[in-house]
Amino acid sequence: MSTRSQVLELAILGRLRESPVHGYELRKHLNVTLGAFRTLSYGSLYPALRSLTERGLISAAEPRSSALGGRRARIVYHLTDDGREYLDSALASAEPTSWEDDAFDVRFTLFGSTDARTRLRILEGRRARMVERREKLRQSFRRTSRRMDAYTAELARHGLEQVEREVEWLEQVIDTERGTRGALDYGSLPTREPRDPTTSGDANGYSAPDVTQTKEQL
Amino acid sequence: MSTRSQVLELAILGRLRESPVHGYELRKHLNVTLGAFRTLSYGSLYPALRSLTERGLISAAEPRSSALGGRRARIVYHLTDDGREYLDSALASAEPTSWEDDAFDVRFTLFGSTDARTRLRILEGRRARMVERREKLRQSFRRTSRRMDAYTAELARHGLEQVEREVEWLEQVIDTERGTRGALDYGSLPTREPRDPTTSGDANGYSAPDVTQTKEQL
DNA sequence: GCCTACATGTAAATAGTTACATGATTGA
DNA sequence: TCAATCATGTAACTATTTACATGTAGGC
Repeated sequence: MSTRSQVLELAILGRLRESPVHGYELRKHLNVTLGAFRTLSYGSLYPALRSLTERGLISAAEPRSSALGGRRARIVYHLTDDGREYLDSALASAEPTSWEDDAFDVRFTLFGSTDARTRLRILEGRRARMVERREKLRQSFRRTSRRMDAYTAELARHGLEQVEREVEWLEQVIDTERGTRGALDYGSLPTREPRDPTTSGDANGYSAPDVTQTKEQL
Repeated sequence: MSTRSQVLELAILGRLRESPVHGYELRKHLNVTLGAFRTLSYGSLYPALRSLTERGLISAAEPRSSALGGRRARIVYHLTDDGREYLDSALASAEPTSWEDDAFDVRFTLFGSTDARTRLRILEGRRARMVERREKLRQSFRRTSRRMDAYTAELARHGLEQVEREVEWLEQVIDTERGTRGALDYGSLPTREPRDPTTSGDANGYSAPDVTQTKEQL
């Protein structure tokens, strides 16, 4: 059982691996990267930070107020050695909880700090899960579609389609992982409708960024 | 705020409009049609049924046990007049809560009992919501994509694509709605007898699918 | 002068799940 | 006979959100 708060903890530790941050900014970051729309409330974030601090995985640094002017003192959190150790072992695991709905996104986001074999195992686990879901949907759709009214059927069809696309996406990512064996280039992933390259130019064509160096440490 | 339980209530009443059912089967039905994967637990369902009963919107009929053999007595719930009235007014509304994530699916499922104008307003509200989300994602993607590592960016790109497809789907449904003005034809899908387009406003013209009958065969 | 964004936290309320209690029937 | 499915329910627990409390700084 990957409780939501465990996933949140992982996300926090993962972000803290990059650099220390304070709560307010952490929240903004998490709202952008994960969830996309799931809004992380302070009522979840701050208790999580406290819990992690109590367990010695992170540590709070009250900064010398000055320098930035008179803003309310920000409490900057950073990973402790224990925290880094804990995070590394968490990132090396590839159990079913890693490809559960919520957890998967977080794990994927942290693939930059995950070794290639673990990445592949998680991706394959996720794919198996999605295929399973797809089959279940297909079956229940075939069995019941003529007893459904048109709207219910259309919604089911659309839901099925979304899952099918999820599987296709995973397949492409897995292929890329297998092909490149570490050097990541997602610019080569086919986009559904080739977008106008003049807009935001490099949006699709980044060559492997700093990920490689982080990964090399493993 | 469409609380989850309010959405659940709507789904229950909507299903009961078709025909009376008992709790166990209601759960199965809701697990198939909505959610697709969100598992509705008894701990949610039965309290909801009790609450609806207490408010007089549904009523529980303890069936004469006989006839079916010795199974544990099933409690069959059916809509009361008050319940039908309440449901009808709920189905006639098209407020923002109708196109919130969870609520939308339920409302869409019940489009068969919703008049054409309300359907369109809900669909357009939903589309606006999705477009808004898409724009937010695009912006935050463009702003931050070069500061992200490849995996985070790829996940964001994929998320954006899913939302784009959602918008496209809505657009198609809206077109179909506009074109047919009541008679629904979602293409190759097995549909019941096409509705008479002249009776606008009340579109629930299908004969009730019989769920209880199959049980009797056992 | 007011609103928004920055910034941290807590208490109370609410929502939701899991585990349990109970028990019959069917099929392997 | 053992597991699975049918069938209803509750109590305890866990999780999550909302509202509140507090205060600064900068732009309009």
